[in-house]
Amino acid sequence: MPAKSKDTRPGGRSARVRAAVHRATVDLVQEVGADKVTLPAVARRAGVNPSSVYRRWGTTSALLADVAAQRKDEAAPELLGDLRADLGHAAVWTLTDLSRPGGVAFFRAEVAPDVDDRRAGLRECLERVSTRFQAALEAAARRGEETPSLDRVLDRVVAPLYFRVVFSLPETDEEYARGLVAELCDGLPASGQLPDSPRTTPE
Amino acid sequence: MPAKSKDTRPGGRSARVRAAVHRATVDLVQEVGADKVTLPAVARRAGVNPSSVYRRWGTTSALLADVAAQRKDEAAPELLGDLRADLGHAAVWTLTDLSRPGGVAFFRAEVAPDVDDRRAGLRECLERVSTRFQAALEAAARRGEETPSLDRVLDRVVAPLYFRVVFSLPETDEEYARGLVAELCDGLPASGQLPDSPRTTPE
DNA sequence: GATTTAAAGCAATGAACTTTGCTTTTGGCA
DNA sequence: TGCCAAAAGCAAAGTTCATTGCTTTAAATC
Repeated sequence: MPAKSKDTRPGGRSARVRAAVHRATVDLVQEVGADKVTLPAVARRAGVNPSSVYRRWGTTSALLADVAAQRKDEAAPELLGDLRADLGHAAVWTLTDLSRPGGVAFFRAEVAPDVDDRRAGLRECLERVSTRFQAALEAAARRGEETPSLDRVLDRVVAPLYFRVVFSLPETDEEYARGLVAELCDGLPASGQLPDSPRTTPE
Repeated sequence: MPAKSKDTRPGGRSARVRAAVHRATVDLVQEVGADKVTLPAVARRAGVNPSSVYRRWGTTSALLADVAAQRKDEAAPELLGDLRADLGHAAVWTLTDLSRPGGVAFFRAEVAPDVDDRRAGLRECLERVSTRFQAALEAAARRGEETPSLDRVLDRVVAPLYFRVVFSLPETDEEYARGLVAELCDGLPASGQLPDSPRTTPE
């Protein structure tokens, strides 16, 4: 709700151009990598005049951030009423989001747009990720269950996923994501056995 | 030891140029951000002819990776003979490395040099980080102690550090790094209390 | 010291990327 | 329907990046 990007004239051609540019951006990021995406290239691909792109977005970072930001308005997670299941769900969602072609690229784009927006981009991106987990935690808390802090979830679940995707570590899959959650939850009450802890060595 | 960058003519002017370019690179990364560093800019800053820079490094990614790679040949960690202390040492070192100006940028540069070298860059970078921890683990293993796997160290210590630095989460300091190690080690033998687990919420 | 030659400097060139003033289209609204 | 202004298109500059052939400097070796 805060900044609604006061777009006068949201319909018609304007919207078409916006959509075409967004699509072209996603495509190009997948094809050549976010580093090599340029505004003229996007414009060509979208069948739009470069100056239009420059006037609206200005820089590739801004464009990438815009595209990334829009993606967040997608599925709302339905909560199952079981903390472990809900966290697992969020973890898998996060992993999927990061793993898809260009996923990390968009993640990074949100993190590193122009210096001014950098802080804002960081926070927004983190919040996006956090939201899913926060919802699960709050629901559990409302049920009176003992829950880990969000911070703990970030350290124990999100950070490893992010790290493993960035470094393309093998076997970073759904099972692994759920395993991280399980391990976190098992450590909650008192102790608990470590469920067949992670495997894989870097090589 | 593997690739020693077969430099014929490592001394004199050549070395001076190399040093000047490296210094200029570090400076520029800090000042304008790694995204906006260009070879001509580096050359100007270094007082060197652009073509020299192009001929030697070719691309900014290569240059950044080279600068980053050189940084790794610094302190060798002396092992104290105590797993927790050694891992803590490595964790703090990692945190320091990431936290210094441009730290994350250089880290990324190693991870994402030009697409071809990507895989190689990934592995090398990961190995660089891993080495410190691996040494501590192996020393402990030789003493017959029970040790976590390297993989586990990556998930529980390195990943959170990396994540928190990238997102500029507050209170990501030495104490925190040591806390991660402590928590990992405490979970080792059987159970163990969680040492006043992590604090801080994203906001 | 003289020789060799790797690497730096120079300069011209081409190819993007950006920017900008102006014109044209067209969505929003009375 | 007709007005108005926002946004798109067009085109011409202006910048900056990147490449390359040639010349000059100065390490390294004998």
